[in-house]
Amino acid sequence: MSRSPQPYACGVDAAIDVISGKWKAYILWRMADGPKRFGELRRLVPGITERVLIRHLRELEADEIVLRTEFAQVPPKVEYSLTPAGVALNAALEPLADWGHERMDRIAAARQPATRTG
Amino acid sequence: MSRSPQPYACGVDAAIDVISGKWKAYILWRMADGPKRFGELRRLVPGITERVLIRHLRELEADEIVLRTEFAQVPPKVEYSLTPAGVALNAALEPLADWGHERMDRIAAARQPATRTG
DNA sequence: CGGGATCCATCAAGATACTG
DNA sequence: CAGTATCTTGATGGATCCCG
Repeated sequence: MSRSPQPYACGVDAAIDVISGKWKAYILWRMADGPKRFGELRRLVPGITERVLIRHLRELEADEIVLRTEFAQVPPKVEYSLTPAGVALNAALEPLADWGHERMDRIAAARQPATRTG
Repeated sequence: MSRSPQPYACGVDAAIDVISGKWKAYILWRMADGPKRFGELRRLVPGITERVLIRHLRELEADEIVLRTEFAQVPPKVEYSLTPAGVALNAALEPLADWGHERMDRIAAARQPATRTG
C-alpha cells in the first residue's frame, strides 16, 4: 500500500494509506498524551532512524495529522503535536487497537515461519 | 510495514500489520456480504493481479481473517469467507472507514505533488 | 476455474555520515 | 537539537507464462 495515486474506493483505503507506514500508528499513539519533540519521539520509538522518523512525520504533517511547530531559539526546538484530525484518527483507531490487542499473538504467530521449540 | 518479525508494541501495530497490504482492506470489505470465489474477487478488485490477490488471500488466511474452502469438483471451486475474527475486524474498521471517508479528499490531495492547473 | 513459478520495477526502510 | 544526503537492501506489487 502506501500513498497510491488512485482515488480511494472507500474510506478504509484512505485511512489505511495514512497510517500504513511502519511506525506511523505507533508514533501517533505516542503523541496522544501531548506534544513531543523530535528527540523525544526518537527515544519513544526505539529502533527507528532519524531518516525514517522525519519522513513519517512529514507525511503525517502533509495529511494534517500532526502539526509541526518550530521555535526560533538558539538550541533548535521543534514540537510535534496532534491536530484535531489526528486526535480523531487516534479515537477511530481504538476499536482496531482493541481488536489487534486480543489477536496479537495469533498475528505474531502467523509471522513465525516455524514452531521453533528449541 | 508489513509482517514485521518484532513483537508488537500495541494492538494497533498488529492490526495495521494485518491490513496493510495494498488491497487487503478492500478485499475484506468485499467479502463482508458473503463468501466469494477467486474469480469473483478478481472482478471485485479491479486492477489486482492473480498473484497479488492469492498472496493477500493467503496472508489473510494465515492471520485467520479469511477462511478458504475448497470444493472437490470437476470445475475447481474455492470459496473465501470471513472468519469470526474477520467479521470483528471489519467491524473494528468501521470508525476508521468513517474517519477516512470524511478526510478522503484531503488525503488524496496530499498525495498529489502539485496543483497541476493546466 | 483457480492457482503456481519466474522475472522485474518500485519504494519504503535501514545504515551511516554530515550540517545548521 | 533537528534535521539532510547518499547508498543499499528487502519487501511489495506487477506482468507473463504455465499447470491441474
